Amino acid sequence: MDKRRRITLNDIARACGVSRATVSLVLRGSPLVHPETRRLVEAEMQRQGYVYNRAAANLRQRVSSAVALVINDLSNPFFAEFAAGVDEALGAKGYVTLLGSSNESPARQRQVLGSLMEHHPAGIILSPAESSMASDVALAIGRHTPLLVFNRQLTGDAEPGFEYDFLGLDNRAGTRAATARLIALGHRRIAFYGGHAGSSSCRERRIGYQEALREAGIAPDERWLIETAPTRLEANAHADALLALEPAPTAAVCYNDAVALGLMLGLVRLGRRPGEDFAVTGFDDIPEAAVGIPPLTTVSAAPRQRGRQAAELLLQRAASPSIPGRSVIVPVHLTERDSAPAPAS
Amino acid sequence: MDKRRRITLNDIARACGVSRATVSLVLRGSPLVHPETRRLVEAEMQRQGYVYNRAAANLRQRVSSAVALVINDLSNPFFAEFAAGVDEALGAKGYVTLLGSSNESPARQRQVLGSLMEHHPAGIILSPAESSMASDVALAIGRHTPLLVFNRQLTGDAEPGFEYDFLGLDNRAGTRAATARLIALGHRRIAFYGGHAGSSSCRERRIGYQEALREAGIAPDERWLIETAPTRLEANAHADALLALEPAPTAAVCYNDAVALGLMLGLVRLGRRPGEDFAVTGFDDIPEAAVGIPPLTTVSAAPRQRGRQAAELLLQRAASPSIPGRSVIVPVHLTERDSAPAPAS
DNA sequence: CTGAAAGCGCTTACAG
DNA sequence: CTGAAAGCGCTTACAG
Repeated sequence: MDKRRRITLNDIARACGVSRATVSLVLRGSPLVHPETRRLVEAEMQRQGYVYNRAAANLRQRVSSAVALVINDLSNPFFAEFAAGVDEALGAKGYVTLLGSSNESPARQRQVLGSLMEHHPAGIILSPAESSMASDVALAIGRHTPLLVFNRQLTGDAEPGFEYDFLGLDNRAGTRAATARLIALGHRRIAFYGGHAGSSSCRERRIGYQEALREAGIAPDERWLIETAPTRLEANAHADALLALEPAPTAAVCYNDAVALGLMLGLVRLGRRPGEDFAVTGFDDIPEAAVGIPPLTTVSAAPRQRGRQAAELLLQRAASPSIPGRSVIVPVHLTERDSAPAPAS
Repeated sequence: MDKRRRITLNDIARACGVSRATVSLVLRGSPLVHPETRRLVEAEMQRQGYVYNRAAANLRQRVSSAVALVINDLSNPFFAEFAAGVDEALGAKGYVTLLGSSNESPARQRQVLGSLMEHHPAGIILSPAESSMASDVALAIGRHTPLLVFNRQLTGDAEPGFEYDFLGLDNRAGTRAATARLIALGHRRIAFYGGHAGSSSCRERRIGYQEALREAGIAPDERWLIETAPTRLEANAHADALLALEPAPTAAVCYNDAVALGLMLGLVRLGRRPGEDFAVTGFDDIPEAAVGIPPLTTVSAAPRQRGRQAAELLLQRAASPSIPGRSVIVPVHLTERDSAPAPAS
């Protein structure tokens, strides 16, 4: 750190010939202090380049002005947008964001949570790594820090008394709408491509897909469920598994946009033309979905707005910790673009 | 906040019948304390669920364990990856990341910096909003907090005494290599597409491009310089300006990958086939460059590694503030994929 | 409207 | 090896 002593309240008080308490009142805009005194003090702070030490104030007041945000995968634009939304809303409310990224590793996530807890945040927003255990999270953050979990449910049960809010997307309705639309276009053999069946969001999205099939009188075929890690790279690599089916599907409902974009590239690599002779839908509506080639038909989840919403929910809970754990499921809607045409005659 | 009193060092000390000082020594693994006492204290901390209050410790020690990271555009994967790299490296060194995002607004940036300064970070990593003034930044953070600026130079001069480190890419060499490659493939009419001429990175990239043209005996045409905001959306919208030129260029060196991906979509919209009858190159090598359609020939900058590097540089300076402002320019290299073929005969 | 004193949860010399 | 006291930079009653 820098050697020079920092300017403190004391310096200002001494220079102005008033007490620390008076300067403190000026700082927080109290009406108690005489306008003339206020002007004097403010000028002196300006002159000396005083900068408030919020950590010291928070210590005394026993409050926190920080919220921890732990993200599983910042390189996925869906989560990057979410993070931007969280930070925006927290900043507007005077909170600062403590960032942590787990890179989808539950071990790293535990470590990151532990380190963030030492800063006694007012709350935690967690977009969990795949297959994070509720009991691990409970252990890391204890039962007194408000927690909001985003997007994926924690697996397993924590001890009773560990409560948290949940903000998720209506996964089932989303894939159901996408699948129904494909059926309406004339598709009959529709795969569900990508994601890990273990994750709550993947499970829910598969259910919506199967519901739409059954509703149309189509028997879901087990082999139409193809697992891949939820990344572009993995989705690209497994495209051949989809085309190897006999008879091959004519359409794929994908776990998310990253998977859909990867699959489309894989299809091109294998000589197919997604958007012309094969239909693909995504989930999330990340910014590049609209400007892909072809533009992606997908389920829109507005990640930046979700981030703002997550921040609101968390701060509400921090303000009244007595409310029991809530679960907010956000409606989503299908955005049609060009990647999902009718089946090639 | 929660009503219940937090467990403190005092509680542990009292429960164990030792002094606070002893518990403090246990906490920091001092060899001075008797092994038996240590075991006792540790067991008690476990039992009561004690969590260290790093803010209080930092206050007493007059140090900071936080570094502020201010990002201009988290929805650009280049910067999201950079942020992930910074957080990773800082976490490994025991620092926590204070996140702020400016959304490319200098006003918002000033506000965010001011709020982060109140947390007295050990240093600041700033990826500046477009056309941020050095004097504004100097005003917001003062002259005693180590600063590392990433990617873009600050415009204008600050008062003397305001020093900072700079980490940037070798922009000139990057676009020069891309342009030279296009020329080698047989292109003669090559545009420079996208970016704002006011930004230092755009200026440098244009220079590299013009150098390569001149070296090949091609006179750069003013009209080949087309400005757009550095986003997918804007790049897409202005594609017609490129094709309207007479005679039309056969290739475009783009300001960055976001612009290149947007331009390619715009070209498709206008009936062209990038990668077949038009050559496009990017800059950054964001993850989706490799899996675009066609895969993008681009200049690789390895943003996540740059993030780790930025964290290292900043912590070095924080450790020895006496070193004068350094400027580290990272070499980049051309990654050839399919988006830049030879000109259509 | 302003000041003197105590305290937030830690660490740091200084004794012993 | 352990304890008593002072202090980091603030805020909070309590007097006046």
